[in-house]
Amino acid sequence: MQLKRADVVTGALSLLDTDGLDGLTMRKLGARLGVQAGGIYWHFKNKEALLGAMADRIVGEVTETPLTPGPWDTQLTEIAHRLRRALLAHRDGARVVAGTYVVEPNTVRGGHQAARILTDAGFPLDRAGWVIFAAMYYVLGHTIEEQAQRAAGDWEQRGTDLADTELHRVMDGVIRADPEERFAYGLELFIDGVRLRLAAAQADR
Amino acid sequence: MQLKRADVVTGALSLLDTDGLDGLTMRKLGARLGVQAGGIYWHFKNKEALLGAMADRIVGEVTETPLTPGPWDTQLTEIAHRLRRALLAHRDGARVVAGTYVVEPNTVRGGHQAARILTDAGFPLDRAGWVIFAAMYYVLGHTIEEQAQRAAGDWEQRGTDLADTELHRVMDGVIRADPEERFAYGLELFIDGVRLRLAAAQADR
DNA sequence: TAGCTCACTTGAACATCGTTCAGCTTGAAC
DNA sequence: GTTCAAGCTGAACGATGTTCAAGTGAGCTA
Repeated sequence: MQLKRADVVTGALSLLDTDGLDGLTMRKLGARLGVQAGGIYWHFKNKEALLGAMADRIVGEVTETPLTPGPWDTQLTEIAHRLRRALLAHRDGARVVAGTYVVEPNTVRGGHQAARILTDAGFPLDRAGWVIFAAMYYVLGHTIEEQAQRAAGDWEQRGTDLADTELHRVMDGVIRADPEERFAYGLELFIDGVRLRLAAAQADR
Repeated sequence: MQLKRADVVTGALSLLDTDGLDGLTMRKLGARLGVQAGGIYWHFKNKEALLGAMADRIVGEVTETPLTPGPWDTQLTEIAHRLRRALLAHRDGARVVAGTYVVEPNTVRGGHQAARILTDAGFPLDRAGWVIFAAMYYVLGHTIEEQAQRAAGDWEQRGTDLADTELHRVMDGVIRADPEERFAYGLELFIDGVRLRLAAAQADR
């Protein structure tokens, strides 16, 4: 049984989960697939292309199951949470997706679907795209850092010399908070802003 | 004249500007500094530590000149714009900073300064940190993509098969827009959300 | 069944990368 | 003028992404 393009992506994601993005080498991937490293290049032009396909697979999870009908704000919130979960589903998933960004089919499709929710709610078409991309930046940034819990350890060992200062309390409040709650909070800030603009736009006509 | 730690950072940033993050190798940096590659390891434990120092230097630009006094929202907006400009000031600057994230002294200092603006305005301390980090994610995400104009080219060559569709108009509106205007728009959405929360918090007492 | 074709894989090589380290140099302190 | 450590050399090591001529083997055709 020979390898198919999709099999390579599946194997790469499995290797990503066990070894992380830095441990994802062509030789190790080849070994997992029962193939020499060079053989992968028949399926993908280079590693970047493979990472792009992996990113697309990860993001594809978001648009897989249809959204439950409802008002635009809960739908948008749901999409954002789905994206976060999809990124968290694989080790270093956020970094993989952020490294390639846009243009992969599933990213474009998801972005379009999200933009449509806004335009259906009466949001102007051109600004809808801006909103969606801005939200995507937030989700990616938040999840990248969420997956680099390394920061927490770094902070611990520095916290000693300024314990009980205001700075220390602020940083602690960020690092020790429940990531999901923190994520939801920032997202709501954003959506509140959108709601304001939407109300203003509807008042204009 | 021997090298100082700061000289290495300066040389590395200069090499970053000409060759980009992928072209930033220890050997090339050594050549620019008139030193063998191995010599750099006397000043920095490894490349990651050097990148951390570079990130700190880049971010340091933000807190260099004091903020003009004024209401919290214009001050926060100013900080965000300063951060974006600081990241844009060096090629791949956003990627460098995003790769190390937090904990560098200047990042912590800047984050604290920004949080202070919020608490002075009456925002609760613990949520202030959340807001600042959320905003930072947005700025970093936006600027990373801004510096990867590659996306624009990729989109061009794919746009042909779906010209004049709604999807195409949305993506075009994002990619062809003035980056600064788009950045300011997303930032305002966010700050509007903060304003709402602040008003609610003040109504509570 | 024999042969052919082409999708797929091998195996070895190449350039380049980050990193290490024993030893050399050099500037300043005594 | 000696000492000594900070700063650097030069060569090596292992690992990485990538290339490519040569091999392999299913599955179609005659």
